[in-house]
Amino acid sequence: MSHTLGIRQAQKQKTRQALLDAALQLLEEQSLSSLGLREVTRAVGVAPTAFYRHFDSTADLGVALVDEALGSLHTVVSELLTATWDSDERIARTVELIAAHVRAHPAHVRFIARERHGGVQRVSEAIGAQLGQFAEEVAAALSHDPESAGWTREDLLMLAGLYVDHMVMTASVFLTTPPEDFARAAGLAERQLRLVSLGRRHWLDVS
Amino acid sequence: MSHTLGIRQAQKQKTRQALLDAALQLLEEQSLSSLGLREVTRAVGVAPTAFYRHFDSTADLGVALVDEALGSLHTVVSELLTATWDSDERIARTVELIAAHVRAHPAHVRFIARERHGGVQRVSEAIGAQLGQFAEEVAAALSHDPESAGWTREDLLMLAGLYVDHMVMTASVFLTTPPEDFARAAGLAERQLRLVSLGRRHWLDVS
DNA sequence: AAATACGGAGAACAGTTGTTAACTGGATGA
DNA sequence: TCATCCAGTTAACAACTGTTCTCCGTATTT
Repeated sequence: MSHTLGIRQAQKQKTRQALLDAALQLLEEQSLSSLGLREVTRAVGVAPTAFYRHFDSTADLGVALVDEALGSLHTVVSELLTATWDSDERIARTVELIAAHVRAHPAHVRFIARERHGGVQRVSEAIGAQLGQFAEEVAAALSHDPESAGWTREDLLMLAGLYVDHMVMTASVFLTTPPEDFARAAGLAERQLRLVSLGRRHWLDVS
Repeated sequence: MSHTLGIRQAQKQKTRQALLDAALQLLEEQSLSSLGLREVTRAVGVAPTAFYRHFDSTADLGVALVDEALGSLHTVVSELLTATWDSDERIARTVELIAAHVRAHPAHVRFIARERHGGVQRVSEAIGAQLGQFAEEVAAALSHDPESAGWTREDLLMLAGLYVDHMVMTASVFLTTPPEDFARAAGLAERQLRLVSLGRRHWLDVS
């Protein structure tokens, strides 16, 4: 359906991606609200005015980065949802997947963690919306699990939110953990997940 | 022990506090890494150079803000630790205390949530260190609870970390929740805490 | 082959930034 | 009372910012 796009549009997308990449790198040591458009174009080696051919503002670029970063995360979440929940091996595998994702895309993870509560409204809203959607997908997957029998939709969403928040939290912990402590951090995350799973298993117990 | 400090030091502390207050207000709509020193002095109505009499840089000011913000939070945590954990009324009271704190100091809460993973290293490190200390205090309090019999120190810290992270998370949720949805948000946080408490209660069960 | 569309360059603008140096005037301590 | 201290001021600096307008060269379309 998509014929090979002309050399013109190709070049455009190429510089656009270069701008996104440069911005992502610059954002490793600062927040989006202090990122200047000239700073980005300088890093790419392009005139400042060229920026406007692709984005209205750095906030606009930020929203594009959200899509890019959470798009790749979406892949990870989908993988996790294809399998049954709650066994210990499953938990270990989940944490391992998160760690692998952080290793593969550290800048993306840092960007999401940083701008989730950051100073640019449109961007933090975009992140919140996408994470909320993740939670809904997780809740939907959870509802197909036999262990979720008797759960209200509200409670399923509550649990899903806990899982999503824990995922982001764990990813950001991995970011600031030196490699020699990776195992310790992974073990911690696994035990936390195990505790939540225990709570889930006894959620409907009569007190 | 502290004699009434001279009118000179008094004035100094007064402007220093004015700088902190102005900065905190400006930070409601941006991140610390984009906060300019002139911006702050302008808001206070003082010459830009006066800034240097109090702080080396805006990063320095940020660290001072961390102490101020987490100092007031320390009060809240202490209150929570004076009582036994885990009963449903206790959970409700905990969430209510968090909500009250957010109502009383919204700017402080926003600052902590925003800069916890923010672009100024010294500040995010300071926040991380203080939250880690909170977790240790919580773990110490938990260890005095009969329900913690048989728990390793490592597992207690794991649980305490979960509680602290959930507290920060809940506070930041309250920040972005319109007043009419306060009850819903509170109910959600309570159910999450209840699930964690259930997991805690069954942590040592034989599987 | 000619006309158009368009990504990018260049120059200029008014306004901002952090930092320096030398200065002022009132509180402080002998 | 007089010399000292020091929080805050004034002025100036080079460097930087976002944005506008005008222009260029080439891929695209007719």
